[in-house]
Amino acid sequence: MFSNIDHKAVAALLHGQGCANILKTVLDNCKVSSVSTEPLINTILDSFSLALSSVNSPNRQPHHESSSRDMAGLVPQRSSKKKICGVKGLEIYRDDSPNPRLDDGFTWRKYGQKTIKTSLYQRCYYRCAYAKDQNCYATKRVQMIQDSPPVYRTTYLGQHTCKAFGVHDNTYGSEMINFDQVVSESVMRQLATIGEQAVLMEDEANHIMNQEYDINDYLVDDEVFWGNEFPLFSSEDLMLF
DNA sequence: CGGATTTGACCGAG
DNA sequence: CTCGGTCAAATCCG
Repeated sequence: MFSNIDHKAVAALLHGQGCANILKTVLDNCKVSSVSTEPLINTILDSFSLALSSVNSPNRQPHHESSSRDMAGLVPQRSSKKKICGVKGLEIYRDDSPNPRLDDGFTWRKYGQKTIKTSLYQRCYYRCAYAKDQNCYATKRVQMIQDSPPVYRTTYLGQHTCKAFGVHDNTYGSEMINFDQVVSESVMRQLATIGEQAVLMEDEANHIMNQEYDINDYLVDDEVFWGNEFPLFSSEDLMLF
């Protein structure tokens, strides 16, 4: 059996393999002109980086050794991401993480910060950087809920209507939230792994969605993956380090 | 200098 | 009135 680290490394490698297969399909279909392959390439590279990090440095967060890109979306930082509720078409997700997501696939702009009475720490308010350009009204709130060690709660609100996500492809830990699709988190996360095609071209997305079924053969089950990473916590618990 | 962040003021809900 | 969320001017930073 694999050790915890080996399991992660294998998962990362297999994930990279799956993305490489997608990339191959894209290239075979001559979609290069209309679909950016860069996210896929980056995902593949990140997967290898994660795998190497897992092997070389089992006690460290892999992204600390990432050579080039922000691996926040790739490293296993996920703790509990909950869909809290869905009201009037607005679905709210919460992510309690030891580190706030610096790169969750979207570009955010901070527009406020408040001290919350019920909390010792301030809450930061972010909205999509393309709020005006593309009438994207997605927002998120990040609040530290514990200082030492730091734990942040990120709450996503609203619906991303911009086409900005996927530029920084987020693989395992993807926080890509597609608010108006009723799909499982695992599907959404895998959808994020295939980059921006899913948003840019619906038909293409459907095509790749079908391919994802094949990718599932390669991907390690999400809960198993994260469960191994954080075996002590259920999905309902806060992630405390 | 332009874009991003900070921070006090303002507003609406309860 | 209190509190959370947003606005917008001031400030910071590359």
